[in-house]
Amino acid sequence: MLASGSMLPVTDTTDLRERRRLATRADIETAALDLFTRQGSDRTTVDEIAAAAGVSPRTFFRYFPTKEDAALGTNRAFDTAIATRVRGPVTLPEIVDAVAATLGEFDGAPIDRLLQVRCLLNHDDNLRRAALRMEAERCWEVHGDLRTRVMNETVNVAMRAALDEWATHRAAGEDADLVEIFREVCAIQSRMFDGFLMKRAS
Amino acid sequence: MLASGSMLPVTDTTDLRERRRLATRADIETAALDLFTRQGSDRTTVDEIAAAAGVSPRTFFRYFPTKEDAALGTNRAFDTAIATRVRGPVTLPEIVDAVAATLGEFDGAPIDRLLQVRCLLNHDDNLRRAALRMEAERCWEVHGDLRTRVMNETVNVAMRAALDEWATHRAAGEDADLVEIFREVCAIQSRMFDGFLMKRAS
DNA sequence: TGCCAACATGGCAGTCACTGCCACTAGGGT
DNA sequence: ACCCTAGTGGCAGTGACTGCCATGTTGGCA
Repeated sequence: MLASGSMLPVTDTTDLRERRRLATRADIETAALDLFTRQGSDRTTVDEIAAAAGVSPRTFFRYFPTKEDAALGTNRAFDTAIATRVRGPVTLPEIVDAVAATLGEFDGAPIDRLLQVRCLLNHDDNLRRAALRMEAERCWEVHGDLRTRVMNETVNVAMRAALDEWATHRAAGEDADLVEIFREVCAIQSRMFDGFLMKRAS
Repeated sequence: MLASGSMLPVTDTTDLRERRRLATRADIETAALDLFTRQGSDRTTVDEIAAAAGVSPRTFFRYFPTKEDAALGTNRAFDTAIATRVRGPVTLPEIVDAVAATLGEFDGAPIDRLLQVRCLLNHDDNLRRAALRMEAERCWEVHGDLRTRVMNETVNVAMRAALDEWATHRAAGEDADLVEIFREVCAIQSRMFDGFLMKRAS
């Protein structure tokens, strides 16, 4: 056979084995998402997901630490994508831009899947808990100073609320722009603090 | 024996059976807190807690839905106490006052236990996840409009950060005032939004 | 005082998430 | 043709949590 790697066109950037791994991973994710959508995550067992994906239950756990994680890949990818764009201390408008840019690079199939996941999250309590846990763990890992942490989590609240609102509207068939909604949510937060600092100066 | 109830002085406001229930509940909570502090929540089994509290494992689950919940009673009580003081739309300074008032009524043994729990939370990842879950569920139950929800969760972020900071300082032997810290955290949030609304008007 | 109903608990068996271990197979490099 | 390793499956085990039933305990009431 041909030596893979350097001379082949960069179709998928990975060697054969890795491509298989990614494929199985995707299979499991799809199966989980499908089953969760139909029966809810708490009515679905790992054995079912594994069977639907054509792997053994043991293998399932080699790809995902918990059954909930199997459905949250896209969600995690989105968070990560935003996080990598927001490094160090930044202003709120910069974050809004980062969200917009990230949304742009997710356009197409990924955005559909993200929508699907977020819709699921709005109805599936168990899954929502898991998503919250992932989010919290990410925040906890950062371990910066108080200011960094508070800013991080405050933005997270806005992002989560915006995603939920966005998913709700889209699920109802309406049109909705995530960036616009995110801006609105930030505005709500902003109004909370109107005059809060002034008061102490006077 | 005497007929309990109407003619007795209102020592504890409850009948005998309820008092026993509360006692067992307290026993379990104490046992859980103790074991978690010493070995961490993930190294502690329900059977251990139950044995330490002098009840059967089956009974344990009649009092608490998960083993983590057993240690979070005080934490929950504190949140509930604040929440009952903050009804309907309120301003941030009013919330600060509510926190101060709640802290006042927790003075003494309850505040020590709250401190113990929050210190635990800073080191025990598993327990922290559970606390986050409880918090999230409370938010999710409210189900108000977007604005209510965002405000709720934004304040929650501040409260949680303040509690962690407070616990960290107190654990290090330093003195720290929760209300003061909470105010600082709000100030951090406030500064995030400085000029955010202005920009769009100009 | 004695009986009954409701409550509180314990024990048991079962489900399910998740893990460690070992054995097997299939690719890929030499 | 040979090994070597990554990927997989199976199996047994732990531990959280639940439903069911049997037992003891308590409070009310005749």
